[in-house]
Amino acid sequence: MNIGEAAKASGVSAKMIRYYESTGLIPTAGRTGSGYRVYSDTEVQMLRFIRRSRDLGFPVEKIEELLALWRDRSRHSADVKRLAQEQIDGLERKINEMRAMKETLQHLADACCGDQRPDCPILADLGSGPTTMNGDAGARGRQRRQPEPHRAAE
Amino acid sequence: MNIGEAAKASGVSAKMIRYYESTGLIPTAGRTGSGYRVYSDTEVQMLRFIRRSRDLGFPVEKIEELLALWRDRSRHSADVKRLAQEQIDGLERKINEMRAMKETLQHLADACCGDQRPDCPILADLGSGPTTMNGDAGARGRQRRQPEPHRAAE
DNA sequence: CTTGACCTTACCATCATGGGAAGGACTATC
DNA sequence: GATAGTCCTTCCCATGATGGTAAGGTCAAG
Repeated sequence: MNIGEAAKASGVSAKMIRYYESTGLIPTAGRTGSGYRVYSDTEVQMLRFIRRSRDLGFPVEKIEELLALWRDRSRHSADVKRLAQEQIDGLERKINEMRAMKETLQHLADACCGDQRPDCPILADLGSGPTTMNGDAGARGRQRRQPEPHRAAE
Repeated sequence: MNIGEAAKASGVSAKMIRYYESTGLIPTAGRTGSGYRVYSDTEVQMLRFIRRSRDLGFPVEKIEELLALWRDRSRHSADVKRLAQEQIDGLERKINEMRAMKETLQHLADACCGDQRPDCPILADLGSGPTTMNGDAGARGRQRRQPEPHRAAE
């Protein structure tokens, strides 16, 4: 099977198949006399595995681990489950971040009348301090650098 | 104010301030005789605007539009609201994608006993076809390609 | 004058993916 | 056998926003 056919069969683009090979995620494919890459069913199955893992959001780095477990017939399913759980947790974290953004924006947008007038709480918020904070604006003073005796946080 | 102070005051790293300048998101800063960039309160305020917009997930491209509206005293708040709504919708879309991934993974992980045995529904799922597809594998024969009577594109 | 903190530019890396160019390989058709 | 068309090959570039590093100039204080 040529790379194009393997791509169609696996859902991974030819470009990415070559890339995965170059990074060592998949072993170097066999070649015909003229240099064309050749793929077997087994290799296509591995590509499908990769594709599916990507669809679930796994970074290639993690897919490397998943593939290793996949091939390892004496694996512990606990290791697989751990990887999955980490991925779930990562997704959860990102979802929460985005939900927070969305909610903030939603509040702002709800408060914006959205007509021809220029007054806009969205811009007002963006233009104000971080998180509608204190009037600390006065602190960004004129002089260049205070001695700054100690600075724990940042 | 030096770039380092502007960075601290705005929450945007010096690196990013230079980057934003290079891409034209912000105007070229003034310079001292020796070439140091100088920032006024107004410019720091703009940087804070950018920072806050980034925190809400706006891509720099959209921030350009937001900044333009911010500066335009005859803007229509409807335009701002539209940008915000687009951002909300984009966030919503990504959240849904990730939620779908997470749920799929959660189902798989729930079905995985996670012990020392190798049997694992997670790997089983990843290793199977895309949503348990056809056994089309037989089609990848030796011949290169069917006539494929017509294909407009490309 | 030395030290150290700061600034400058310029380049490289990320992460996964696509685009394109230049050229070889293969198949079908004339 | 020549030609056309589609495939393959490698190599380079771009993305988006950010960080890192290196080599060198500047500034303030000791």
